[in-house]
Amino acid sequence: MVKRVMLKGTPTLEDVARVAGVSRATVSRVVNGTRNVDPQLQETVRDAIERTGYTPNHAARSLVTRRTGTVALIISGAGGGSDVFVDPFFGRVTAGVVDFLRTRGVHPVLMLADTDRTRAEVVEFLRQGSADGALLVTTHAAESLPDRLLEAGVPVVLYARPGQPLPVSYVDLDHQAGGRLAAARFAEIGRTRVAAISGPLDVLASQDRLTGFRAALARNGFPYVPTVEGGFTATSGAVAMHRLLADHPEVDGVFAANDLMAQGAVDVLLAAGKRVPEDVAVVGFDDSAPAAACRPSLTTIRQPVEQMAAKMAEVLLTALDDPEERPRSVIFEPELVLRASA
Amino acid sequence: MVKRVMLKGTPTLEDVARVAGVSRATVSRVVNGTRNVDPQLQETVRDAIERTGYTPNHAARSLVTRRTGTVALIISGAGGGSDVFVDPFFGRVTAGVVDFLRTRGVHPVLMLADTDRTRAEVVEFLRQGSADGALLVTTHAAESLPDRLLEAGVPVVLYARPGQPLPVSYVDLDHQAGGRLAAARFAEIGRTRVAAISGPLDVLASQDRLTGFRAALARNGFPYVPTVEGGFTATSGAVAMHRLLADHPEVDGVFAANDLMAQGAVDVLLAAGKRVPEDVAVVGFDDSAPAAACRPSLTTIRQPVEQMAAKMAEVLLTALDDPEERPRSVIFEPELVLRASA
DNA sequence: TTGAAAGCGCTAACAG
DNA sequence: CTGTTAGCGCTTTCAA
Repeated sequence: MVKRVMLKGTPTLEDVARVAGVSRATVSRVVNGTRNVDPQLQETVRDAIERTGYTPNHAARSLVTRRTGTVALIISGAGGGSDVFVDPFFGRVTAGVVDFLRTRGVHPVLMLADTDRTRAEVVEFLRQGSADGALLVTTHAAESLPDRLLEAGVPVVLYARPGQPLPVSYVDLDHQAGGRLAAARFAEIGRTRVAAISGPLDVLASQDRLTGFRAALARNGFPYVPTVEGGFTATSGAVAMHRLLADHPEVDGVFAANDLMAQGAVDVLLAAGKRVPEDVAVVGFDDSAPAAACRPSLTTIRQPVEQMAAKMAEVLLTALDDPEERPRSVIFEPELVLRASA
Repeated sequence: MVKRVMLKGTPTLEDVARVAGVSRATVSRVVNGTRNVDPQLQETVRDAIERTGYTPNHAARSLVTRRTGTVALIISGAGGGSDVFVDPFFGRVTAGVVDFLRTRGVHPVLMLADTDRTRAEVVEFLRQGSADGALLVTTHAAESLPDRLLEAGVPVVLYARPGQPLPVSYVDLDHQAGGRLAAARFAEIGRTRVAAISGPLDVLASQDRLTGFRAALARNGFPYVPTVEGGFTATSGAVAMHRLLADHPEVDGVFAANDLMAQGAVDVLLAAGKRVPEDVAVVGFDDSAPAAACRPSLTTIRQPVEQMAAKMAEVLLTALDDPEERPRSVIFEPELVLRASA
């Protein structure tokens, strides 16, 4: 057991230095493992650290190093509000980011940017140096944050390419390829009257998924795909399916731009007395929890969200280490996951 | 349009003061709105701030104020790992916390504490003063963090009461009352051969739900409730249901300790040719997304997670404002939500 | 009401 | 290899 030293407030470098009989600089060196310090002295210092119960003060340290060890994880949800977390997508992004960062000693601070006011707060937060950089998960093509953050000189990496061409790093999925995979699956099982439930069309990913899907069908000789726009929620998927069923009762295949909407669509189909997949095949997108839980389970297009999120974090940390580095883009490939619905 | 002033690095108080022709102290005062400052001067200073594009440096400020404006949101997941986020529970907690904090200008930094190492890091993080306090979401009764945090003098509020009596604030649900509500529902619909799928029994909430459920049944004259322990996942619910069905084929009611397990149980029942709720009624717990999405939709016991999480944040902020305040506990009441499964 | 000055606790040249 | 010495940018007595 070590003898504890008692002092008035929380112990500082100064205190440790005094107890160890060395200078603050030396203590700082052993704490940070920089430079060479006499092994003997190191021992003394470590001992003093333990005896005083010293912990470096984060604010003081980052005042001089200009590093905080945290990054902002900004979620610029569509509808906005904190209910974005009901969408499994954001949970997966968070998981991927946290998982990568935790081993690097970096911590994410969570921010929601859904209004002009909160967006301004986010920019202010970063300008204050409260975080070293930003991970921006935004769906809307018209999002202003990438631009503003860039202008403020904040290192930033996006999930999804920006609406406007911008010299910024991002990770993304080849959404068009995803749409093509869905189309190919319908072709494979001989569906000829397919329809689509798209995501919000101000979301680039939605546009791309639909574009890829349509293009592939066109190539197969089907020029027209009845489409209803949804809002990425199960309810919106159900509503869309109703519309589709009313306007095109002969439909035998439905591509929904995410699993939640696919789930809503399946419900409506079943309720309408259709069998899935026998009468109507359904393909979802994302391969998130509801896809496997849905009955029948969903055939879907897998988006490796966690890996993409981790990559996003990795790219940011790299950029922080080397500010001169040029923007990078990393595009992931989607994958068809076969289950029961198609 | 204001004339912009150009300087070498990021503008500091000093710069603003020089441009405005006042002292740093005065600028600080108008920035923080403290003390009385001549309205005229205020104008001048504000102008200078805008012209310089000044933003207060967060590290410098918190070095002297000893406040960071962030709190740690610590998730001490059962199995551990970042896959805790697949459980809708944690997403809901996060949503509730973020939603409350955002309007108070406080930001949560997300931390996972699943190993000894990460637990130590969490303590270190707080001791460094990287955050003003901690919100700890822990399920395990044996969690050591509350104790260690308390010992380190970190303001902390728990979600769920601590395993050991501790002078610490927490919010919780009356889980036993939840178990009783489930029992009452089975009584109401005349089920006499009910079983339970409990959560992990090292989780207090699991114990309580089961205790309440059993006690209520005992009061109704049913002394024995076949029980299988699950792990809060859909798969574990399915496995448990299999066991229950094998050992007690006559079962006509199942209480699952969360919705995910209830969902797994329903799947198995349906696959076994049972009708739900006609042959076997199922009651879940939590009222999270899968409850409504499940087919048949789940009758469940609602836990107002978002509100509880918000309350937890509120209690912490109050404690931060008044360090002398004594620990508080806030207990929420569960509620029966009637859907199709029971 | 305003300014001068003393730190907050730490790192990083720069000497020695 | 170690100590001395400047600050980092801000808030806050204390005088004026």
